[in-house]
Amino acid sequence: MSTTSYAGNRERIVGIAAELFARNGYHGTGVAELSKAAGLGRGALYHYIGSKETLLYEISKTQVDRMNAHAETLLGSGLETEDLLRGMAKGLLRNIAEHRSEWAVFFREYTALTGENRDRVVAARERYEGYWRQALDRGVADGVLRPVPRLLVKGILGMLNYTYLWFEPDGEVGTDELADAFLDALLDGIRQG
Amino acid sequence: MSTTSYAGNRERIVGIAAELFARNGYHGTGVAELSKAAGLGRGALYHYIGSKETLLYEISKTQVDRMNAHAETLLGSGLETEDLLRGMAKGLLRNIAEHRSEWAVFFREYTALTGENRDRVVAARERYEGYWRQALDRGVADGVLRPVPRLLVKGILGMLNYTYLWFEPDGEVGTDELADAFLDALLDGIRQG
DNA sequence: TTGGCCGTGGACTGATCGGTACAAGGAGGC
DNA sequence: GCCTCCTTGTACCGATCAGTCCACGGCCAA
Repeated sequence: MSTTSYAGNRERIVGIAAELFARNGYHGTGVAELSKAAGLGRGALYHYIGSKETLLYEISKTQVDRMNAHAETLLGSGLETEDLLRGMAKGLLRNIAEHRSEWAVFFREYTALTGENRDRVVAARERYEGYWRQALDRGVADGVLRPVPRLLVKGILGMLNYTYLWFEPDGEVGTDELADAFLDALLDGIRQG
Repeated sequence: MSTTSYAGNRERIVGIAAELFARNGYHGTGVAELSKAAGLGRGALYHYIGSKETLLYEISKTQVDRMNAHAETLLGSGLETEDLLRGMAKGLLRNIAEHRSEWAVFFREYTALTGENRDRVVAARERYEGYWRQALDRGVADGVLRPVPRLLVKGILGMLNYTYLWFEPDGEVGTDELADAFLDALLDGIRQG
């Protein structure tokens, strides 16, 4: 069966690792714990993973790569500014909600990466920020947005990223709804009248 | 001299621990590393700290307590809504900028706390969120703000908290300026016209 | 000078760390 | 039946983990 194929097992292990790293931290999770959760001996586990750090790298990189691809698609699709911003926000929140453990690991534990692994994840993260900056710049150029301080990009991303900590996937507010609520506030403000 | 008093040494060690925990993670920092950085043997180190977790607890709790005290003062001072919000934001950003390591530890590593230590830190964090909710509710009651989804509080805090990751204390933008820029966007929106 | 005590370093504990080596198990092709 | 190769568990590596214990040193009071 496919779930016991090499690739399938690998994927399964990455998922388990994401949950454990999210719960107990990267350094706080031992390979023994990992292999037990995967139902494998330590030797068998290492048959699938190159190293513990590889797991961390893959967990982090996969998600941010996905968001970069999503942002590229939207930026290339000729959407009008407001729809572009709302679309990017929805894509991010949806992904975070679907992969909360992975994002928790990404945000909390990327500093545990070393050398090239770390560089690549940081670079990918910066690329994503650049896409948001592009979207805002385009809105300013179009006259849809007023000129806005560059650092606001960080604020917006903070607002969105932080959801990994508290969003409840089965709560009464869905990701699209939440993204719209955030963008309503951001576009038109919360001041009365 | 006072810097070599028991209390002084203790404080010094907490500060060093904050830096190391911020850089290498709580579980990623050994007591050996800690004692070396403090210029003490392991025995001497334990003369000052109860345990490694105590350090983590103190680093985290101190800062959030300080912010709670600050928020309580402002909420009790009869400030008008806009000034209240701007004041709370400035207080938070100032504190984050001044204690970046501590806040990094607080945000990333609080999950490493156990038992009561964790409960207390989580409770303090929730209390702080409650103060922001109060401030917004007051603004809505006054008619200064339009009714706003409850979850926006999380968004605002995300925007502000996230600064621990990127704010440059010696950069060209100061904390007050940044807080105002965030609140400008939040109060009046970034849409043109 | 003596006595007490705080501060200190380092040896030591048992457990766990990430990772490797290797031989046995098991299924499929011939 | 035999051979091969993927998968597996276990034993083992040196290093490090958090924390304890204790004896020595230096300082101060009497």
